[in-house]
Amino acid sequence: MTKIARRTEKLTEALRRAGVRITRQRAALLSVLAEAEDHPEAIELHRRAEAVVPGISLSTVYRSLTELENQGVILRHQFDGTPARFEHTETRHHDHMIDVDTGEVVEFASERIEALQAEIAEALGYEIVHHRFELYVRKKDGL
Amino acid sequence: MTKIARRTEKLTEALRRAGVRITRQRAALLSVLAEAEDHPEAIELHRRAEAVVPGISLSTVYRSLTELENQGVILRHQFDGTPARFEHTETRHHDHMIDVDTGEVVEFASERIEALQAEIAEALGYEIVHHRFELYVRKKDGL
DNA sequence: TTTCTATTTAGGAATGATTTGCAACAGTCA
DNA sequence: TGACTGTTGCAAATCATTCCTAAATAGAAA
Repeated sequence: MTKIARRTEKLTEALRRAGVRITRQRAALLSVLAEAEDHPEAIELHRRAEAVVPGISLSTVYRSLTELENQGVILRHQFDGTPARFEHTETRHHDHMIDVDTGEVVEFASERIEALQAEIAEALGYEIVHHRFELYVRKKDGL
Repeated sequence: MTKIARRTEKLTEALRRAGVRITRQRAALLSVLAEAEDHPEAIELHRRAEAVVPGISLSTVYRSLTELENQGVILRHQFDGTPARFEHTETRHHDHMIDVDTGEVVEFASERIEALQAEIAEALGYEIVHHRFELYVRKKDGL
């Protein structure tokens, strides 16, 4: 069993456990998301899903993405001035750097950042529900 | 001279120096932005600007906001699932906490966060153009 | 398996924020 | 004071996303 098949299975299982119907179109989306190495937007996911379920509609993709997000199996990222991008949650937590010249998205993780933000919220009497931490960057020198 | 008048003047001066024409509508927007204590969205800014220049159009507000942003005298914040919000740059840098229950925006600053992100970008061979750091939070206990 | 029914889907129309095209208008500088 | 350009107001266009409705279907029960 490949890594992607296993990942798809885990996502599917989580939904089934939550009582969410696994339709052909949702299964397709899950597998497309499971094998995505990038951070695709809805239209691109629709394009990829059509290869599995021809005729799947864009509204279904959007509806399903919202459902999957509510179930916590995917994350929606709203980077500056671009359509939302999605990724499954079968990875450990990370934040993103966006290359402003190329649009390329690089993932990174920092425990110190995580600790620091918890500390900041705490100091002001709040608890963190979620956060967004994005670095808009440019390659040094070369370019 | 009031703090707000001084602030308005500084913003205006920055634009004039950059060769940007100060029209009635831009002047109105600048003063509205200078006296805003909150983080208003475009429609709200339009509403407030109309008190100064009746008949100013919403497109002009949007066009001007884009221009002011390009000139670096205001910042545009795109918080989750809401229209863009704006604030002038006559304050020192800070990030934002958004109360997910009330929508209230709280500002905070952390030098350690700033230092940390520069370090992270550096380590990966990038330089930071700008960043977004938003904590979506909820008041602890009492509510 | 087949039936039954609450969900889900396809497709298109609707929405909301923001941008754009264009003719009338207004800063600015000679 | 022109004249030259940039700017405005208005309406129409765009873009991403959501909503509506009748027709299709997943999955539980028989």
